[in-house]
Amino acid sequence: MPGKPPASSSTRSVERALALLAAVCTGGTGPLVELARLVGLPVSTTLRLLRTLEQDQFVTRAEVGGYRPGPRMMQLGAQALSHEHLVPLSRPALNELVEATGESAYLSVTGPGATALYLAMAQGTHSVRHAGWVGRAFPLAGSAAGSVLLGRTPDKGWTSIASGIEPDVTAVAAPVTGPGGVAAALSIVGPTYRLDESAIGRFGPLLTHLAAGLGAQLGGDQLVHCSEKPERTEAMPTTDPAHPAEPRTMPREQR
Amino acid sequence: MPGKPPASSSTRSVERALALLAAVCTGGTGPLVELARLVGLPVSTTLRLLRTLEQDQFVTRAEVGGYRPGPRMMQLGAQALSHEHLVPLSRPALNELVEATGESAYLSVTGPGATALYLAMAQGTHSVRHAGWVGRAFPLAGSAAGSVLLGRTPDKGWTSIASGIEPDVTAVAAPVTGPGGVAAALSIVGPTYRLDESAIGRFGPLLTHLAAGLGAQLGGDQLVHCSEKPERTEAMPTTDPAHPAEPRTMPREQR
DNA sequence: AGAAAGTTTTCACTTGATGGAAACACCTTG
DNA sequence: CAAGGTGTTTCCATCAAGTGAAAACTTTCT
Repeated sequence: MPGKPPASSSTRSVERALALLAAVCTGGTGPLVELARLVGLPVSTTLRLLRTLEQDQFVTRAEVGGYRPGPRMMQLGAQALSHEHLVPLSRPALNELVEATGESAYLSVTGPGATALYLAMAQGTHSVRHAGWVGRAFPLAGSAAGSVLLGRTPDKGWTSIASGIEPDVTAVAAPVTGPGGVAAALSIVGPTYRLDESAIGRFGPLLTHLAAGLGAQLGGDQLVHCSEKPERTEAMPTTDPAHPAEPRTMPREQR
Repeated sequence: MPGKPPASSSTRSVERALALLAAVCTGGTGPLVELARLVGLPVSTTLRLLRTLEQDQFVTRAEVGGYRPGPRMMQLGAQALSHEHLVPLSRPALNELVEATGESAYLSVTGPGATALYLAMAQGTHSVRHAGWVGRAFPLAGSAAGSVLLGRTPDKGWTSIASGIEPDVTAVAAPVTGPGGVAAALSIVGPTYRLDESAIGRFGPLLTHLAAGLGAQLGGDQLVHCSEKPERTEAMPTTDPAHPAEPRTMPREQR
């Protein structure tokens, strides 16, 4: 996480607009006055800023329900995520974790502020399972994934936290180590009554193994030389727009 | 697409910042002067605006490579996409299309301006296949998906365009009709030498059938009453943060 | 070492952003 | 139906926030 830029070299109106954008995208959808209250701005200022966001389609406004995220946000968000090529790479590991453990599996990276962020997930197979979602932020402190993202992984290669941030939930996590250090965390999360010491002891090494496999694909493990990038899966963004895949003998046109 | 807000009720500095954000997210990653040239702003202005974006982690700046999308963009983008619950719903249909046709399959919605946007996709199984990606925008005009999104679906329920926007590529599309009309387009795209009249004639009705199934799940077909929402798949955003899924007997805490 | 290119800072200037208040529109209740 | 409450939009005097040219600084390349 690079140092913060100096606070004085900022632009207030942009800050305010970004705060509004964040509010709309994180569930604060609704009428104008509600958003103004949420963000703490005068209504006329809020309207003007939301108008600007709407003009460029970062938000849209419906007669019923008010403001919500616009197509531009989806486009740019998807393209930003596509820069994180870890997402498709993690798909097989996430699926395997669910198959082996039955619990919900997550790929997390460091998020805004002191948070971590789910970038990809696979739902557990049990009726009673942990329900997170892609894009969700959670505290680095006190979470298993947060711990490994902060570089606090014990020598055994994985860590677990029982009833940490929330009661009755246990998480097991292992770091995905890239060339620059810990790039992401691979974790499973489930109810504590299922993820007891015995289960944790079994799943921990599996997590470490799969995380290491992911890290190896990032070029993180110099002892294992990857001769070629693996084939992209069909999950989330398949091609990095900044570095499109080979045209595969045909022009890159779409319908 | 609602009417544009009045141009005079906008905020220039916000517009500029959003243009920079879009430039960074759509591949315009690089050093400061390059972004300034790209967007057509003075360097010092560009620096200040990018500093603001960086402060709130919409972009990050590396010593090598310059600016790129930040974690905030990924979080909000993912959450904005999660509002589009069509994405997970479309997963089975996309997979079935690939299985039946071997071609790349896409779910598209209306995007910014006169564009459409890939919201989800499944890659074709052939070595020579169409290569699009989630988040990619393409013109409504001249594309099969664009046609059906614009409401121009023939009575047969599907449409196709051969060598339209690009040579040697053919697309077949059918509309996903929701309560408010055409909500999305389901399409397959592949090389014209494979998608000839015969193949198109076979795949068109399949597309219409699957698109109708999707539309029915949106409550679009009032003749088919859905008694319950289908189970969410494990693809992209599984839970709408604004309307989280039932806690499934456990607190919604994450690691 | 010098030139070129990228980055950051400075500050006089002005205009763009602001927000309170009024006007307008819609909904609910007695 | 009228009054009250709430949400939305417009207006405009004000000033401070945003600007951008230029200088200073740093890094890279030949």
